[in-house]
Amino acid sequence: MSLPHMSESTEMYLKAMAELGDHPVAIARLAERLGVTPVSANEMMRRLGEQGLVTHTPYKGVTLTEKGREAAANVLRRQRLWEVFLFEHLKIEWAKIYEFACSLEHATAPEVTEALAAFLGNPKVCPRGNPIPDANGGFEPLGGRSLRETAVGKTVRVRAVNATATDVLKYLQDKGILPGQTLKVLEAAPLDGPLTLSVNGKEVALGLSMAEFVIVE
Amino acid sequence: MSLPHMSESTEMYLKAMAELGDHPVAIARLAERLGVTPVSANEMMRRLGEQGLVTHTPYKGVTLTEKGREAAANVLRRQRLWEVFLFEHLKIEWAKIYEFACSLEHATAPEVTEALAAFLGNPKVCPRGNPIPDANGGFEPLGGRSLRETAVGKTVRVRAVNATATDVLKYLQDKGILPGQTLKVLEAAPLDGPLTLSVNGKEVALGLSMAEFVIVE
DNA sequence: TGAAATAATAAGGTCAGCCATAATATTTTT
DNA sequence: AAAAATATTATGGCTGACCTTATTATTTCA
Repeated sequence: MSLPHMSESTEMYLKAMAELGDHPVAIARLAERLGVTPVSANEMMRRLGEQGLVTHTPYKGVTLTEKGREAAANVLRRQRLWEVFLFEHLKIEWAKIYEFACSLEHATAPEVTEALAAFLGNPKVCPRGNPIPDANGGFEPLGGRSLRETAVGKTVRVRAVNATATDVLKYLQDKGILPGQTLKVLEAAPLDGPLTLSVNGKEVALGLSMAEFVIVE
Repeated sequence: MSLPHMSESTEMYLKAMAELGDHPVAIARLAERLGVTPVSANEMMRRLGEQGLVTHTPYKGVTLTEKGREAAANVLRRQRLWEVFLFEHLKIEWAKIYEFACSLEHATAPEVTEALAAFLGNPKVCPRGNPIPDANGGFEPLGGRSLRETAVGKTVRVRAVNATATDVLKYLQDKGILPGQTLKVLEAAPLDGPLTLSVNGKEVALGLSMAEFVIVE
C-alpha cells in the first residue's frame, strides 16, 4: 500500500506476458490475448518500458525485466490463489474461475493476499494446474510440453491448462480435458488441422490453438 | 454479467448515499465522504440522474430512486459479505476490513456474491454491525440511534459502526468502541465539543462527527 | 432585509487507456 | 530481389472521472 499502484491494465499486460511463457513475446500475440489492437498494445509496451517493467526489441518482441517478472509473479499469485478459493470453497464452475479470479486479483492488497494464502493452506497449484508463485515471486516454471507437439499415438496426462478465455475453458471442461485427465492423441489432421483425441473413451476434436494451451506430461 | 456494468465510481456514490441513511443527502456531504470536490460530485449526480439512479432537487439534495436503492443494496450486500469473509476467515484486523472489502466489492460478479453468501452461511450482519441486504435488495434498516444524540449519563450498547474511513475505524478499534460493547456517556462538552465516554473502565474522548457514526441501543 | 454562506452551473483542462487511419520500417515468402 | 506480410510510429480522437476557477442562484442567519 505505498507503491504507485499498478493499474489494472498494467497488471493484465504483465500477466499475459507471464502466461505466454518464455519470452520474447510478439506484441501482436499480446494484443490478441488481451483483445486490443496491436497499436494499443504497442503504446502500452512503450509505457511499461518507461516504467522499467519490460524491454522491447523492435520487430523481435517484448521481454519482462526482472522487476516486471516479479510484478507479474505477484499478479499470478493473487490470481491463482483466488482461483483456488473460488473453486474449492465457493464451488464455482471450473471454466469460470479464471475470469472471476481475474477481477478479484486486481482488487487485492498484499495483506489480503497473504491472509488468503494462509487460509487456503498455501497451495502450490491452481485448479488449472498452474503453479502459484510464492510470496517473494519465486516460481518453478511449469514443466511438460504442449499437447500441440505431442506425437500421434501417444497417451499423456494433462498437467495444466493455460487458457484464459472462458469459452475456451468451457469447451475443455465439456470435453473433459482437465488437469489429471489421461488422453490419447489419435490423429493430427494435415495443414495444421485439428487433433483428434480420445478422452474418457470419447473422441474429441481440438484445434491447434487450443491444444497449445494444454500442457501434458 | 449482462447489464451495462456499473462503474466503480458509480458504485461508490450509491454506496455512500445508502450508508448516509435516510435521504435526501446534501451533495456536499457526499463529496466530503468520497473525497472529491463538490463540483465533481455535482457532475456525477447529473450523470446518475440521467441513468435514473438518483433524483436531484437543487438546493435540497439527492435521493436514491427505487432503481438506485436496489443497486445500492446490491453493492452493500457484496461489501458486507466480503467484510464477513475478511474478518471471520482471513482474520484481517477489524479496522481494515472495510477498505479491503470495498476493493473486492467492485470486482464481484453476482454469481460469486451468491456463492460467497452461501459459503458464509448467509450472514445477516457485517462485523461493523450493519445489516446485509438479501439477494433481492431487501433491507431491514438499522434501528437504534446515533451516539451523538445520546443523553449524558446513559449507558448504551454499540449496535453498529457506520464509519468507513480506516483511520476512524482504527481509532474506534483502539478505544474499544466495537459492536456489542457497552459504554456510558459521561459528559458532553459545550459548543459541540467532544463526548467523554466510559468504555471498559477507561475514559475515552470522542468527537461528535465520529459519534455520529456509532449506532447504539 | 441585506450579508454571508452554501449550492449549482459553466468553461476549460488533465490523464489513462483505448480507438482508427495512415505512413514507414522490417522481415518473410515467393 | 521484389512482393507480401507484419511491426512500428505518428497523428488525432474519444470517454469517464476527476480537477480549477469563475459566475450565478438560493438559502440561511444576523
